Amino acid sequence: MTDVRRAVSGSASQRGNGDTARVTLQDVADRAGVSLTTASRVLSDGPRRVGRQLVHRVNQAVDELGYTANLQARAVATGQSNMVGVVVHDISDPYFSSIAGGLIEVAERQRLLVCLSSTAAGEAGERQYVALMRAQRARAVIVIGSRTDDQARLAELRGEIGAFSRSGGRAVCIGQDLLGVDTILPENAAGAEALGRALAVQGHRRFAVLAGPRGLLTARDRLTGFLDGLAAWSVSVDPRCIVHGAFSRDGGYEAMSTVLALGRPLPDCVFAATDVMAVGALARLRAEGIRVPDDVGLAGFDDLPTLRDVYPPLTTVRLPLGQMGEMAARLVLTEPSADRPRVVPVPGEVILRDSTLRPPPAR
Amino acid sequence: MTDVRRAVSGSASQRGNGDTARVTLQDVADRAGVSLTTASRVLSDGPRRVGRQLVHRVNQAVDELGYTANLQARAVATGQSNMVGVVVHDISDPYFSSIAGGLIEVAERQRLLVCLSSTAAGEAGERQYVALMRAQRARAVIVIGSRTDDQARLAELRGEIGAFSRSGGRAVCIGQDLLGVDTILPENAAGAEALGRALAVQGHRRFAVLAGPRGLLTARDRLTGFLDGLAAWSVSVDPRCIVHGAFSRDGGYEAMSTVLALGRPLPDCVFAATDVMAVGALARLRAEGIRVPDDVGLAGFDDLPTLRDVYPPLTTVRLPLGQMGEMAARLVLTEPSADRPRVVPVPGEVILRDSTLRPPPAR
DNA sequence: CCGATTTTGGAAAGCCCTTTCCAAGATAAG
DNA sequence: CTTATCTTGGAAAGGGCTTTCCAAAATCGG
Repeated sequence: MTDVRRAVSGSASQRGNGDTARVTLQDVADRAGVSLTTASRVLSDGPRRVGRQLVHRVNQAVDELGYTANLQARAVATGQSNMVGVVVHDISDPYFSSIAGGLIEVAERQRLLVCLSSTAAGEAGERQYVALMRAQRARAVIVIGSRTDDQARLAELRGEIGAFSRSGGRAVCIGQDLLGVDTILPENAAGAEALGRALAVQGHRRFAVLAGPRGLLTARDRLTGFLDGLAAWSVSVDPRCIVHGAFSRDGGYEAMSTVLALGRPLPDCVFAATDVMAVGALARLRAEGIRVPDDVGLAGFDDLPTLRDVYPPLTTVRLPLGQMGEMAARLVLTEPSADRPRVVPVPGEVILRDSTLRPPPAR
Repeated sequence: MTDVRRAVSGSASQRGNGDTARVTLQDVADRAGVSLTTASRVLSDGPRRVGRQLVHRVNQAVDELGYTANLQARAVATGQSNMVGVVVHDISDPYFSSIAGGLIEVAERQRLLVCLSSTAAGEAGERQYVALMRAQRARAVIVIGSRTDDQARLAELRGEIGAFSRSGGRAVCIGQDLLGVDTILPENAAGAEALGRALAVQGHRRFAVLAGPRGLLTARDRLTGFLDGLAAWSVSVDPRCIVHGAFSRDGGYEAMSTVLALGRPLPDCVFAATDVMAVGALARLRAEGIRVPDDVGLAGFDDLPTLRDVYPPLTTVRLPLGQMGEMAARLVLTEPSADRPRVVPVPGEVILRDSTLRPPPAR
């Protein structure tokens, strides 16, 4: 009966050069005149050695047939996969693509297969993807991006990640340390606080904040951190000048509009929770003929490489995005510590540039 | 003997809530008191129906055990996978991440598993990845990015893609139509030509071109297209003013430096082969105190969303990046035409903005 | 109430590999 | 020339799922 199978497969591969489909290891073994076992040993070169003769014959058969091992089958047989799932909110957002870049570079060097999901924010989509990764028996999953304040969803996501871990997968997070797994933790609050202080030192006093979406913890961390930083200099912010909006160019544009609608006088300085928002705000200000930094200062957060050349150069808080991705990849590759998840804090570095330069005390 | 297996698996899952690992369909079947077959039928709900009773019992068992089907095993059994591989040159480059964004959005909606490789350009890396996808028995592979003039590598890549196709996978390309597969073809030459004409119409006469890497066909297409467009107005470009450089911010910066080193007079207008290069060039010009567009005009190509707000707004050629990704994804999902590969040309739209505004004829 | 259909459940063969476990040949030691 | 020790190749039992093929049970018309 096995013969039947051989015959079938064999004939399939003998359809000639027109059809490389479905060449199996058995075909290779037949062609080389060795047993399936031997062929397997040659290809997955384990500890057992096979005689030179046969090795050569097998390799030759492989070439002639254009055989490629079926990695899925191998994964099933060995119970190991080398797939790692990566979840980001939006891959076309430079924040995430920068992180993904570093991540993928390291992962590929380690011969990991990176699968990417770009699930418009929300723990629901993330949960689904983690579930998918569990079904794929992925080796690891890396969840990137801010958590929200939706406790129920968070619990679900944690549950799914728990199941994933229990089934033998590694989980790593880049963002708030809320998932109970190894985490690369950007210090949003501390970075924003430092920025707040720095701006206060520069002499700014009246601030507006374009704060990102309500409920998004990264937005919240940056806002409260910023306010704390200002508070250290006894500067407070008019609540009406704290405007929420999407973490996007348009979000920044609109939030800036809202601030402008508050009327004069303009704030001394506007803090946008991300560089991307800052760029939107900048566009809005320009449309109004308001000069930066002469009429109003503007600061962002992230220091996206793509936006380092906007004019005027943006004051911001630098996050080593690419490196954070690399770190996450490495975390996946090293053994988890037995007791508790590792948390790697990543400090942000305040970078003062022209966009917040105080106008000369002329007036 | 089957009993042995059952017993083993069973005990595994009975390790209790501490270990969800390795719950197999057999475990579910046992727990529900049905046969493996029935359990399978319930879960993969094919055409055959199972009685309400048993369906319920099985689902209950699934929940209790926290079972998730092993998709790898399923793929092996059915011979079908829903993985699609995507190869880009650099995912952190907004050009690629924009395309990937559109692509992933459509693909995920179709429940495809997207695997991404960010192989610093070069057909070699691409070939490897296509080979990997063949080994994974991926459903499709999408190769994104410019081809080079390296004939040997190209042939190898074609060969690999051929093998992939023959083994039943679909292949799609975004870039030059050189792979013999369905292709989304950005009309680089035509777009650049139109841009050249438009700039000539605006009155620019002395040009410099920051042309991207030698050997990269997209760079070449854009250059020759641009020159053709100028030629239509009998404008020619001093060969020394055609400078090659990487498709990157720094590449643009350096290329611009080279142009500046040529000494005065400055060209009327500089064409950078990509927006990203244009931004680098802009930074270089600014560093020199040269104003755009007053002292020199500057145009890019791509119209990257991320860079729409640079100042001054860049004249460029818009490519619907996101849509191109979507189209590629859809091409993967539709049946290939039997006779010859489909080629979908994507025209670029010239967008004139301030960066190439001719200074008033004041002088 | 009986033969003819239609459900519905299960045994077993496959999918394509890997990995014991065994046995036969080759080599070393005595 | 034995006996003990490696090498080296193969049969067969998995790994976790799908699916064909059968048979038992349930439904139906007359």
